[in-house]
Amino acid sequence: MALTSTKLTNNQQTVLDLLENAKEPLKAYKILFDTQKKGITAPPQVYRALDKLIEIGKVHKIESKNSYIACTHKNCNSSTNTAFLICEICDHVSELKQKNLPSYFAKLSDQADFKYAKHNIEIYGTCINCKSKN
Amino acid sequence: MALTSTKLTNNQQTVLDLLENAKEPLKAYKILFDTQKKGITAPPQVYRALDKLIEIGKVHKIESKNSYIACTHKNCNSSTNTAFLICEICDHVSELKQKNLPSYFAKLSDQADFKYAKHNIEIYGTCINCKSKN
DNA sequence: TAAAAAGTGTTATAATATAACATATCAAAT
DNA sequence: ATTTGATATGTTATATTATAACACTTTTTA
Repeated sequence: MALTSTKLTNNQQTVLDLLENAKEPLKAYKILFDTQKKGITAPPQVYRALDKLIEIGKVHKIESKNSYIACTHKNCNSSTNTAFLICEICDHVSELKQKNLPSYFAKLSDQADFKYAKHNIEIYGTCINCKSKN
Repeated sequence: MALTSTKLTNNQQTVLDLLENAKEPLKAYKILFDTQKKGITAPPQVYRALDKLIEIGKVHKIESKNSYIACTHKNCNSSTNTAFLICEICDHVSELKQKNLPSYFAKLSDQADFKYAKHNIEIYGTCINCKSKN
């Protein structure tokens, strides 16, 4: 049950492979469509694989876009401490890895009488590629 | 077109009234059900009202819960700078108003070559009520 | 190697959200 | 005051996102 070194099943690996090769976050039904050749033929297969991958931190959900993205941090294994930079022009998403965010928010939460457990941050703006095109 | 002092229509006011009196964020179809007596009878009426209320900053969407909440800040009129404390036990949501969050994230974004525009932060944990019950 | 846990394939359906269109209301500028 | 353009409405239909339920299989572990 360790978070590390979980061996993936076929469906899980298929979905993860697809996400890791994607330039942008993918929607569940896009994943379904793109993995039919690999034997994934119905929504529950996709959602189950995603659930597991999210649980072990290999995939994150971009809540505001109902989309899924592979974690870019090797062995980060975190599903509880995410921060994304989402380009409003090209939809590219990168992950901000700022080690002290949890303690920052724990402190802010504390000031509001709230016991911090985890966070999800979605930042919108313009990525460097799209910036330079203007 | 000013963000301030926009006069609300009947449907918008009906939806806002409901949200302002709710203890927790409400889902769209809950809003639909609860406003039928007021003449709101189909989903588009709810979503249109929500869209407008969000646009003028009177309502926020809790993305990870597909739920909607009235803004607790008088005349804050912001739909671009939100931070929520979400209780994992009772689902209560409060809004964190930390004036310097935009500049904090603008700075972090900048370090990642990303031009910050706006953000949405969802922090999960335990509210003071649920904390004290344990 | 039996039992428990996790995953699979499948069908059906629930939950969330938008398209499209004809009509109505409102705001403001002539 | 009246046209005009923008915004909102009511309505039907449908698209999109996600889960329930169940019989079965595979993997893990004690």
